[in-house]
Amino acid sequence: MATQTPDSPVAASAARDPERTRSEILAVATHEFADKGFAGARVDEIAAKTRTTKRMIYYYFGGKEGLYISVLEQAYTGIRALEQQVDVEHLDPAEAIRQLTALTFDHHESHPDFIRLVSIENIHRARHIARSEILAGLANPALDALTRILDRGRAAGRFRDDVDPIDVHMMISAFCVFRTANRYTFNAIFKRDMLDPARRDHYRTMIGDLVLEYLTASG
Amino acid sequence: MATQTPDSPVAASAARDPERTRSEILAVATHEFADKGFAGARVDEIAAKTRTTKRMIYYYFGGKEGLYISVLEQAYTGIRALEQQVDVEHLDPAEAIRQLTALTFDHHESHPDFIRLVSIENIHRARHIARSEILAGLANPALDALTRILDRGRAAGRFRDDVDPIDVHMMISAFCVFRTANRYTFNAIFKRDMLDPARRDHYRTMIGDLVLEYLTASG
DNA sequence: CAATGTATGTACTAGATAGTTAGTTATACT
DNA sequence: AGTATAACTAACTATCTAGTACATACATTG
Repeated sequence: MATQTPDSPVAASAARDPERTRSEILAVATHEFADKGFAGARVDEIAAKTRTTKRMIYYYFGGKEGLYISVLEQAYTGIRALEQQVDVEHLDPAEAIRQLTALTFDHHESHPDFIRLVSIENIHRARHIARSEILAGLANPALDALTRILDRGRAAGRFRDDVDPIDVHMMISAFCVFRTANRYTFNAIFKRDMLDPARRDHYRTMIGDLVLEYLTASG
Repeated sequence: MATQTPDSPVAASAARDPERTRSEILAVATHEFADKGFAGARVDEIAAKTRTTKRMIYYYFGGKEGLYISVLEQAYTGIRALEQQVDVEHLDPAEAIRQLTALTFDHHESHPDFIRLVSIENIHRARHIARSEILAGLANPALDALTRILDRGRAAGRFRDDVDPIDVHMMISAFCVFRTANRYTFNAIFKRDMLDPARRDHYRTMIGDLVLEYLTASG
């Protein structure tokens, strides 16, 4: 009785839910590609981990590469939506930099799959990102925020004036990405887990100090 | 006449040169793995690009994974040999930091294959490095040099004293690795090639400033 | 120079893998 | 109710790929 009421309005549930099918494939694929890379991931395995079949991957995404590109698109846009929430406009410039840095730090730490996808896409020389219309012109809200903060800091004579927003963003990213992306080889060689919770605050402060000392130096 | 003199002492040349066969396979494999990752690289293609056959890969390296591990071992030990050449002992500590930073910068820039192999190995969670006896206890000479420099700088009251050599090494690596490893996605999104020769000096100075400002700050 | 092990090449195979064919079932619309 | 279409399934296939069996040439050494 409780099985399949055809007219039940919400509980079309299990069968026939294109939205769910699509998003479930994407979610599983995100994890699989992040875990094993594009060549290492297996279409059959992705399908097996969903409640649908391989055919649906081809139905919705065209193929392995189409699926991978969709994964990248979703990951990047999801991240950007999160970054939109930066609200550091009315803070003291130095404090704003500190918060933006901490935000990037937290963000990268809590999205290892995204960091891994970025690494993987760099191995592919960003070939797929280039092919995606969505990702081609994807601005970075964190960069906009940063630009305004730097302008204010410079106007107030607090920051050095030979500073470029993209460069500052690069410094912050470099540190935060390295900590997550190179965790394993770094630990293998230096016997130090950069993601050890005991060292989290230390590194979180460190990257803030690093950037601020540079910005407030004479230049 | 010039073909195959069996007693010619050096020119056993083309045929029968195990040393050359082995090293040629390694060289080609290094490039292929760095280019396409472990799963993406093809044993047949590696073999085709050497003057020998696939059979020799299995003869000398046991299999694809054995070959990959050998590639990592060779790459890491080659790099370490280069790092040994750091001679910054008798310099002013600040100047020594600058030189060490520049050395890392130059090094990473001129060894993209190595950087790619490191990225790839991180995707594999350093599984293969862990399995290699050679790489397990591979110290980092750059780190030793750094430790002594920091000690001297601290003793002279020039560097902050809450500083840890591994952390400083991490800062330097983060920047230099990021610049090479994330070149493609960074360029795709920010339209800036971090390896543009026109910006090389700028970044080379920047990482030196960054580290030194941090080290000489109050702490 | 015989013999023994090292080095090398050719041809093959079993299994994996991306992608497809040919359909069936549910749902929305008229 | 009838029908068009979107969503879905199961089974199949061509090809690729890591790895191997087998045969053989070369070199070293007693």
